Amino acid sequence: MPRQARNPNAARAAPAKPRAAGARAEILEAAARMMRDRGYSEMSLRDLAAQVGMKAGSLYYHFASKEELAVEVMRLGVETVSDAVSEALDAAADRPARERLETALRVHLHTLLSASEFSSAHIRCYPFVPETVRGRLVAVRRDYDRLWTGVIRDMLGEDAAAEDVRYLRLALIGAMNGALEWYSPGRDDPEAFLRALMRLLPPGKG
Amino acid sequence: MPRQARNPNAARAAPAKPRAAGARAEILEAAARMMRDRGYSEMSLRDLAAQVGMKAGSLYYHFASKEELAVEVMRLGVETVSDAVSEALDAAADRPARERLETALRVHLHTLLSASEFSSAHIRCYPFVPETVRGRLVAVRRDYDRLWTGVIRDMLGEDAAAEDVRYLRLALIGAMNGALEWYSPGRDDPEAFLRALMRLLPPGKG
DNA sequence: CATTCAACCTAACGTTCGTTAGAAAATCCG
DNA sequence: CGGATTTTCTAACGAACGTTAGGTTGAATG
Repeated sequence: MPRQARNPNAARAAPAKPRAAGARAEILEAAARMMRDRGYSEMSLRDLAAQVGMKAGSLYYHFASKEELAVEVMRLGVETVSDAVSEALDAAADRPARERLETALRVHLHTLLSASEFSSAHIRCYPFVPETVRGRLVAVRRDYDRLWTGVIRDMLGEDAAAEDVRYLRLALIGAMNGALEWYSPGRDDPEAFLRALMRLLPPGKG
Repeated sequence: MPRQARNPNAARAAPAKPRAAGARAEILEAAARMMRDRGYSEMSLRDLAAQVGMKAGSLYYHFASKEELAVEVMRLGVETVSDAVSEALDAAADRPARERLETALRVHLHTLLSASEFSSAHIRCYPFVPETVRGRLVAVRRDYDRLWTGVIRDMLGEDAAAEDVRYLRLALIGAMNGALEWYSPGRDDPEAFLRALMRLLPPGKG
């Protein structure tokens, strides 16, 4: 069997590490899909290497260890959804708080269900990944949480109890992330789920 | 090193399988804790056996395989929370629908967070357990879903769209199960989380 | 006391895993 | 083209895994 074709349209402007970036990105993508579908410890480096046309040992030219690879995948997952939500919130900066929250929910859900296998891999694998991996993700995760705390506090009003803001955030994020376990592209409509979710929320103060 | 002491106060009334039931229950409990804390594939049968004072091979006297053991643990998990919620709903059969839903939420949450390591193991491990294991749990899981569908339909009214009932159920269950990932016994108060959740729900029709 | 049988142990089998060292191939540069 | 550098492969290491076959123990039974 011949080797798998390399992705021909990759960034060529990097003089420092010329060609490794393409293979590295390809490995990360395959790893994200595998982590999302099978889980972290069920992802074999031999299988992963085969999916990108390599042998297991060759992965170690691009990553120091399996844990390092997982950290990179999951960090990309948080940053992807965080950037998407942040950008959408900036674009809706002058809208009412309730509408901004709906936007955040929509972007978060769409990123998890359709846009980014990194984000879904992060959500599904985080609970059972080695603690050394989780430890290196607390910072990005905290930043993302702060994003939500802001939107929700805006909607509940400045005098809302911190406990209420926190529990509403956890309830909403939990409801969204849970969709990863039941969502079926043919059967389900994310927009309908979002409407059902929005119907629960109070009118808002902004 | 001497063997670990057996649990002396176990049911003695079973003449068919005299003494294996005690050890079997002990194995199931330790397995549930291990699955909840580390995950299915991170649960080593050697470690599990050591926790109940056995060697790995001895487990095969009580269970045919690791998958069979996991099925038993998770099935107990569904049945535990299902029985608890069902019983609570029966006891509140004459209460308004919204109050009955609150009761169901409270019992479900308490079972996951405090009462049953089988239930929490089921929720945390189900996504990444082998498909042969998941297949043997669909029946009990469907029964439990029907319980929730009933309560939520009662609250939304008989003419509520099935899609709305379904998505509200999935949102609520997702929010509750997500608590397994953030709940910290000292920091968090399940009742406060429940109040924040109930504040979202409509007044109800019953 | 002899026998039976439940319950556990010992010891290993074959497989797969993450990881590594060094050789080989591919690519780039002058 | 030739040498240097980047990238991949080969081959193996040691460890851990689920599982199994057959032996050992101790208590109950007739």
